[in-house]
Amino acid sequence: MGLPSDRATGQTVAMVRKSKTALSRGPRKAGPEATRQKILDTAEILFAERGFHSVSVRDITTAAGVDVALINYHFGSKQLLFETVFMRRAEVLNAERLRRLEAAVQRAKPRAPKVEDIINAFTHPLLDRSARGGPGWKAYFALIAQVNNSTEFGGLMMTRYFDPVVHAFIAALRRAFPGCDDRELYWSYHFLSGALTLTFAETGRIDNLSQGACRSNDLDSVHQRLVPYVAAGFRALCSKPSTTKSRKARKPG
Amino acid sequence: MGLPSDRATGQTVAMVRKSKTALSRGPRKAGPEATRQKILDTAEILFAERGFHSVSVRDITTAAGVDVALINYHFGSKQLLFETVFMRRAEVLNAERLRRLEAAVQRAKPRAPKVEDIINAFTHPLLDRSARGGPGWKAYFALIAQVNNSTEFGGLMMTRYFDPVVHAFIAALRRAFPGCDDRELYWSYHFLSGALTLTFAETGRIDNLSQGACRSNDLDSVHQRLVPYVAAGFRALCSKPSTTKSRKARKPG
DNA sequence: TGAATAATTCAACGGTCGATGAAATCTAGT
DNA sequence: ACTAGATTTCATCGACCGTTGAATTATTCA
Repeated sequence: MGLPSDRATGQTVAMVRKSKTALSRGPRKAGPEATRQKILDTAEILFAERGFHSVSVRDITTAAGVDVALINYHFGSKQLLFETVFMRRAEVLNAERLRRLEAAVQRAKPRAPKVEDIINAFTHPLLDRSARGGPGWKAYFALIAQVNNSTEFGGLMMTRYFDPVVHAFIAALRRAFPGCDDRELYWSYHFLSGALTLTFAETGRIDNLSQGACRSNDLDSVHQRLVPYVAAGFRALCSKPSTTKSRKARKPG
Repeated sequence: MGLPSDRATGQTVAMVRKSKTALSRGPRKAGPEATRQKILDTAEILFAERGFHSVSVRDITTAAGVDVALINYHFGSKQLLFETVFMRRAEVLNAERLRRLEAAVQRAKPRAPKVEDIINAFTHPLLDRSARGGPGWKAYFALIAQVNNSTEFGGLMMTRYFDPVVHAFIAALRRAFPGCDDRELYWSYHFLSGALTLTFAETGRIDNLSQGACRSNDLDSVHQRLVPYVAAGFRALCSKPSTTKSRKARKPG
């Protein structure tokens, strides 16, 4: 079930200026591509551990064992390095999520898939890699957790890279809950997103709270519970009420 | 339903060194306590907007209209200022949450309160203040959202200041789900915490996603849905199964 | 092999960071 | 009013920030 190492795409700033070498030849010795990857891997971990602003370019280059100037040479700036880290793994994730969603749809035809299956297609590609994809993937999701709960520039990248696949899932859920008001679907997704995001962070807070009964890094246990929990939440909000009951009348508090 | 302004407690570093004036006299003109509060209010907003590391002490003192040295004079350091901001509003929150929980327990006696009532006692004091407590409270919860999803030093303060009240709620939920495995309760709380936390952040991402159908800052709408959503999730995980069904057999993915 | 270009190294730029010691101002108690 | 202490101001410290131009080395291609 384990996943192999990363597959990196993306363009070097140096490549854009003039490219001829790195792409056209095989991985001979070490080369600039190795440097690029080493910087990306190191930055990914440090950004995930301490956040964008509390990691300096010298922290990264020192840990990676390369010169300070190479970040600006290969990526243009610290911020562009961050964006490269962010998008590097996004595509492969989105591809598998959509593939799994499509598979669930085909499997259930001509009916709509079960809510659990839709949610699982959405969460499994992420949680499985965080659990078994190696430290790079683990760091990446910790990064996502930080970005998702902030209003900083990273948030724009969340929408840019992940919203399309979210729309696909909302569409599938809409078919699973015919007649449901869209707002119920969106808010239900919002809660799912929050629960999933906090899981990625692996803060260890639940470990203390439960005195060891739960472990933040046991993502299989979390996933096993997240799916039915969220599915029940979706059904509570999105199931078409048989009678027109006034939802607005019930105010909490 | 609106809430009055903050009530601030906490000790000035200067007070600790030698205190005589500020505490014993009434609010004469402006005084050092006004300076302290102005710094706290400003720091709260800036930290919430941009995070701890991307806000400088000069950003804070400039925005507050005071000298740079006053942060170190009144709070000792930038980090201690942050901790003061963090704990300033924690006590009043915890007090009301426990009060509401106790009220729900008394109301339901001799039975356990409904899950919805327990969850509401947990969430309402927070969401109500974020919605109607003024910009200070709003900023505070945005700060909580950042801290809760990171492993930085702020995380320790989360456990220190909020875990006691969480334990009280877990205990109440345990009585509502007799025979339930504790791990189900803790993970269910974990999902609640994530959903609540992302709501505080008010990233506006759901606004884009839903093309305006949902608004991040409409916290009443969120709350109205959060409670039944989470209650359904709790019931899905924590309701005592009538037969001993092997939960471990069902693996997602 | 020699010329051209890519990649890396080195040194340094101007700015900003958090923090602090000393001086100045204000306030409280007598 | 005088003094002691609390508060504020001011100037500045050393350290680190992201970035860059120039020099150097490595690689590619004719």
